[in-house]
Amino acid sequence: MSNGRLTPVSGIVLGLVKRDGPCTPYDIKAAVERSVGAMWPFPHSQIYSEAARLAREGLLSEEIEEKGRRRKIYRITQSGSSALRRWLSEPDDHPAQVRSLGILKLFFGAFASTEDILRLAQLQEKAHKERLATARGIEARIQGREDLRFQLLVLRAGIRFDEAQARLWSDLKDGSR
Amino acid sequence: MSNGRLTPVSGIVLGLVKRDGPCTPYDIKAAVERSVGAMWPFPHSQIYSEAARLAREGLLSEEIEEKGRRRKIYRITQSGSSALRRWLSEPDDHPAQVRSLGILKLFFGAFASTEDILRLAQLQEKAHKERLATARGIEARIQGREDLRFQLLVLRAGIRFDEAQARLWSDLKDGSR
DNA sequence: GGGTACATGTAATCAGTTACATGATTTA
DNA sequence: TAAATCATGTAACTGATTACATGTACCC
Repeated sequence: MSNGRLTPVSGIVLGLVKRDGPCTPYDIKAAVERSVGAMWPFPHSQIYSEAARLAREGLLSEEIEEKGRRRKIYRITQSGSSALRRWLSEPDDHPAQVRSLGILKLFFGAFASTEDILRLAQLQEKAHKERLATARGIEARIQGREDLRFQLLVLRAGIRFDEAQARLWSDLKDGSR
Repeated sequence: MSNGRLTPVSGIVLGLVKRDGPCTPYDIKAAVERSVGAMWPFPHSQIYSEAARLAREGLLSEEIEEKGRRRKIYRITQSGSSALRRWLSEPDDHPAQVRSLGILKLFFGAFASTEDILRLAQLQEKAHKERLATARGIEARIQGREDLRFQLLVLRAGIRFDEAQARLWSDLKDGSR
């Protein structure tokens, strides 16, 4: 907004442009998918509006390609960098939320049929195992890279989470026999 | 919405009214706090608008107290019950999201100062340990209750999650010495 | 009877989603 | 050159948040 506060999505966009250098919206979209997309997904349309907003506030600079498709290229500005640093330094005492429609529905499992629960468990286990597979692939690629130390930490936390989730749904299936 | 689909918050409100019987908005608010509030928080104002919406669509019935403060009392209707069942039976193949500003900022830790990270770790560890304490209290109260079997499952998943998070932040503090 | 916590709501705003639309590149 | 995929955006809508406002009950 026109005041100084950054939303989580602002932080993500700003942070990724800072990390990756000059970016088109599409580059940002791809970077989101490869990084925080699993924990904080949002539609690509928001990248366009968010980047435009950040540019309006002077946190990103916007350059338009001369030739070809005249895409917009964003760079982080001085004031963008300090806004990012300020955002990162704001303390957060709210614990993490686990947003899962699956778990929400499991909570109300008493009102659902056993078949529905089992199907849910099936799908959820599969989804978490798939995400695990890609995360482990990324882990193999980036481990040891000291410059990506924090990204690796977050990735590994996600891996442990997906393992726990996959186990939860798998146990649920076994338990109902 | 005027079409039939339920948002997560619709499902929560409908499910809790189904579970607890006739409710005022405040009762619902309290029930959310004691149940899914940790994983799917939302402001109390939304309960008023959501319940009104569900009543407009005939999924809840709305009665106004005759005496005293003329509060609204909601009950689930036949069609509310079947909408809930339908919602529960819709398959969900999207894996859970971990929405945490703390982890998000940790991801960009390379652009923050060590002190900021340590303070963040401190606050996050504390927040998760507090939530753990209340969750364990609830666990002690409801374990063994066969009618709350699913709620207990979800609660325990949450406990394991908070343990993992507390450990993550605690390790981070140790690791940086 | 005055303060404090509990309880109930409304209004305005905005972030985020959905749906649509189309241009540019690659590949078969 | 047609199809498919990659890339780029806009418009409309609405769920969700913030901020405000006030009423009621209890307790000191």
